Amino acid sequence: MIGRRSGPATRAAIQRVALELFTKKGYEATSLREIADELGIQKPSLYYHFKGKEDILRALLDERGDEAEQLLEWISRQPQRPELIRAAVLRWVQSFSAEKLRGIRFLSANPLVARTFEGRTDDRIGSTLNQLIDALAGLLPDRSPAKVLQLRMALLSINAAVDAATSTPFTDEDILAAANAGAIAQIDALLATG
Amino acid sequence: MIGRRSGPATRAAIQRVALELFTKKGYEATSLREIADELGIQKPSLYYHFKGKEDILRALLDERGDEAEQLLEWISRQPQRPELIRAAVLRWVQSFSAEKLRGIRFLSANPLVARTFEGRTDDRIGSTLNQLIDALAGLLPDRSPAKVLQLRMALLSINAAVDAATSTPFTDEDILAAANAGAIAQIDALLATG
DNA sequence: GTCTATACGGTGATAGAC
DNA sequence: GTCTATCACCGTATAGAC
Repeated sequence: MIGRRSGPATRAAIQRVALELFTKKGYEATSLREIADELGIQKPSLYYHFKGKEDILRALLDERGDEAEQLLEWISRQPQRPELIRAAVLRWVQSFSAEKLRGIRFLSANPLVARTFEGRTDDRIGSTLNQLIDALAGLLPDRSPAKVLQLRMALLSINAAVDAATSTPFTDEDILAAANAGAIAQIDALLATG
Repeated sequence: MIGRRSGPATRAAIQRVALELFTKKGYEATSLREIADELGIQKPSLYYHFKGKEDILRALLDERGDEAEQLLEWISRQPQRPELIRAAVLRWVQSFSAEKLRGIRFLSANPLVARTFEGRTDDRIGSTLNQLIDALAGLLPDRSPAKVLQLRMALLSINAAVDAATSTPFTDEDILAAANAGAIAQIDALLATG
C-alpha cells in the first residue's frame, strides 16, 4: 500500500513504518523503497534522516528500555534467597506491557539480525539478560545445566508466548496472561526440585 | 570457507550446506554463491539440481517428518480424558531427537520464511499443529484463551528451549531435558487448575 | 526536506559450450 | 554435471537541483 503523506516525514514516522515492515516481512526482505512508498516519499529522502538501512535498524534497537538493568540492580538489593527467583521473574514478565510487545514481535521475527547486532555497539539486550540469569541461577537449589536452561526459559516466557500466539487470534492480554502463568509454572517446578 | 570437493555435488550435499547456512545466516541473507563456494562448485551448477533458491528451501521443508500426523492419529485412538494431554505432549516433546533439532534450529532462525511457505503447498507444519492443539484443548478443564495459549506453549517447549539455548554452551541433551521439564511444568499447572 | 538522476555492486537466473 | 559468459533487476548510496 502506498500512502499519501500529509506532512514531512519525520524520523519517528520512518521508524514506525520500518518497525512494522521489519516485523511483518523481515529486515532483509524489506527494501528501502517499500518503506519510502509507505510514507509517500522517495527512496533517497530516507538518507536525509538516516545514514542507511542499518542505521534505521540501529535506531530501533536503541529505543529499547533498560528494564533488565533496573531489575538486575533491584535483585542485588534483595535478600539472596531462592524465593527471590520467583519474585524477580514475575517482575520481569510483568514489566512487558501490550505496547512493549511490538519490540518482542520484532525480535521474534528477526532473531538473527538481533543476534548479529549483539556483538557490536553496547549490546544491552543479550549481555544484561545473561547477567540476570547468572544472578538468579546462583539461587537455584539444583544448578544442573537443564535446570539453568529452564530458568532461562522462564525468563523468556514472554518471547515464547508471543511465538506461540503468532498466526492466531489471541490478544495481547492473552499473551501476557499466558506468559505470566508459564513463568510461574516453570519457577514452581524449579523451586520444588531442591 | 571454500571447500575443495571430492566428487559431484549431490542434491543431499547441497541441502546439507544450505540448511547449515540458512540456519546460521538466514535464508534471505544467504546467497547461492555462498552455497556454491562452500561446495567448491560454481553458482550455475546449482541450477542443474534445483530450479532455484526457493526450490532448495522447499526441499528442506518437505524433508520434515510426519510426527504430528502420527501423534494426532494416536490421540484419536485414546480414551478422551484430561490426562491424555500430559501423555500426548510428552510423546510430542520426546519425539525430537538431537538429530531433529537441526530442523527446529532452522525454523527458529527463519520464522517468517517458514510462515510464508505455510500458506502454499500442503503445509503440514502449521495446520497439523493446530489440529493437535484443538484436539487437546477440548480436554482442558479450563478452556479460557490464556489456558489454551499456555497449552500451545507446552507443545512448543522444544522451540522455546532451542531459542533459550542459542548463543550458549548448552548441549542438545540439556535442551531436550529442559524442554521436557518445561512441558511437564506447564501441563501440570493447566491440569491442576480445573 | 524532498526531489531527480545516476552509479555501483551483487543477486537470482538463463543459454550454451564442454 | 559443471563450466563461462551474460542478463535484467534490485538495493544501497551519493551528487546536486529546487
